[in-house]
Amino acid sequence: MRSAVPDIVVRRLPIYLQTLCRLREDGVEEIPSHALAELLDISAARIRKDFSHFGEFGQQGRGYQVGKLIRELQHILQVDSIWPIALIGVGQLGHALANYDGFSHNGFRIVALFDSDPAKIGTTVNDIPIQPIEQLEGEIRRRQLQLAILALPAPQAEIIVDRIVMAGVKGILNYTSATLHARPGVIIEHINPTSVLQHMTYYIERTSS
Amino acid sequence: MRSAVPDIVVRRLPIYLQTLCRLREDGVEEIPSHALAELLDISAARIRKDFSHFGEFGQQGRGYQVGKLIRELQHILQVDSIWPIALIGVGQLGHALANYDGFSHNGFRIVALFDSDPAKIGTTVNDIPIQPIEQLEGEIRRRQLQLAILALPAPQAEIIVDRIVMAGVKGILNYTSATLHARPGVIIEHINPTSVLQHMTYYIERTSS
DNA sequence: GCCTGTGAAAGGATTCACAGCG
DNA sequence: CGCTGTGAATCCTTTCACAGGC
Repeated sequence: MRSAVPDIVVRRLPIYLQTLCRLREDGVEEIPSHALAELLDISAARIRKDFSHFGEFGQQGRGYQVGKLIRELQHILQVDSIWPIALIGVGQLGHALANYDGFSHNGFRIVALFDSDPAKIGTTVNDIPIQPIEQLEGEIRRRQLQLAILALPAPQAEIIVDRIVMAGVKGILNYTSATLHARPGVIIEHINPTSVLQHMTYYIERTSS
Repeated sequence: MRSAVPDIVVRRLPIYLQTLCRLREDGVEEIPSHALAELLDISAARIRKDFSHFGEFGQQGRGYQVGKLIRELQHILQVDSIWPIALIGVGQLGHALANYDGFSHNGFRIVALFDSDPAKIGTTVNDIPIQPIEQLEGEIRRRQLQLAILALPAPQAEIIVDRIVMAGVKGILNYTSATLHARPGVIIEHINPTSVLQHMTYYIERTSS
C-alpha cells in the first residue's frame, strides 16, 4: 500500500466509523477509548494508537467527541461525500445490492447497473435502469465512475476487470468466486462467504452428522 | 483462538483450498510453492510455512500434489463432509444466498430457511421451505445445526444470536450491519461491504465527484 | 538441479506503562 | 482524578537462506 499508515490500521477505521455512527444515533456525544474498546472487543491502546497515526482527536480526561471523530474519520477515508458506483451483474445478488440501503449513509450510491441478459435491459431496480454490458466503458467514462461492484458469473470477471480499469475504475469489490489479479493503481477486494465459513469450521468441534 | 496454529494462518487456508480446487479443475496435478505464490500474489516461503504447521505435504524437487493437498486442507478445515446451515432472514439477500451454488462444492449446504414474515411461510426457495421464526430453536436442535447465516434486519440480530446459540449453533455468519458481541465457544464473523468499500476509498485519489 | 521444510533474522503490530494535560 | 498520546518492550509474522531429499 502506498502510505505511511499501516494497511491493517486503515482496515479498522471503517469499523470505528460505523460504530461511532451508531453511538451518535443513540445520542452518545462523548466516549473514552476504553468504552469504544469494550464495544469492539479490542484494546483501548490499539484504538488510541490507530487514531494517533492521523492526528490528535481526543481530549485528556474526557475521551473523544463522537461527532468530531466521525467527521475526522469520514475525511480520512474520503467518505465525506458520495462515491457513485457501477454494479455489474444484476442477478439475485445484484438485486439485493442495488436495493441495499446501507450504502447511502456511508458514502456510496449505486448509480448504474449493467447486465448481459437482453431480457433485463430497460427494466429498473430501485429506480436505476439496467443497461447493456456494451455501454459499460462509455457510461463509466461519462460519469467518471471510480468504483465498481462485480456480481456476475465468475468466468466473465477477469475480462470485465480489464474493461472497467481501462475506463478509469480504481476500486473493485469482487463478489464473484474468481481470484482476480492486481493491476497497478487499482484496488481489488474480494467478498467470499465460503472462505469465512471454512475459517469458522476449523474451530468448531463436530458433534454429529 | 484455541489452537497452536496462528489464526492468520487458518484464515489463509480457505484461499489455498479454493485456488487448488480451481487448479485441479484445470487439470493441474502438481504445483510448486512458488507457482501457487504467484497466483495468489504472496511469497512462496509463506505458503510453505503455513502448510508446515500441519505436516509435510510436499515432495522435494517436485512441489505439491494438488489432489493430495486439497484433501489435507479439507480435512484440516473440517470441510471433508457437508455442514448443514440455517439461513435466517429470507429477503433479497437471503434469496441470493439460498440459491448460491458456491456452497455445495465447498463443504456447506443451506438446509433450513426462517423468516418472520407470515406471507413467506410455506413458500420455498431452491426447494427449501421457509419456516416461521418460532420454529427456529426446535429445528436447529432437531437437525443439530451448528452453523447459521444471518440475513435479517439488524435490530433483530442480537436476540436471534441468543436464541440460536442456546439451541446449539457454534458458528454465525453475520450479513447484518449489527456488531454482535462474542459468546464463549461461538465464532461470529461479519461480512460488511461498506467496510470494504471504505477501506478502498482511503487509497483512491479522487479525480472528481 | 529443483524444491521443501525450517531455524535464524528482520520486520511489524500490539500492549505496556506513564508523562502530561484538562 | 481520568484520560490521551506515545516511547519502550513484548509479541507475532514474514522473509531469508540453506540443509537435506528427490
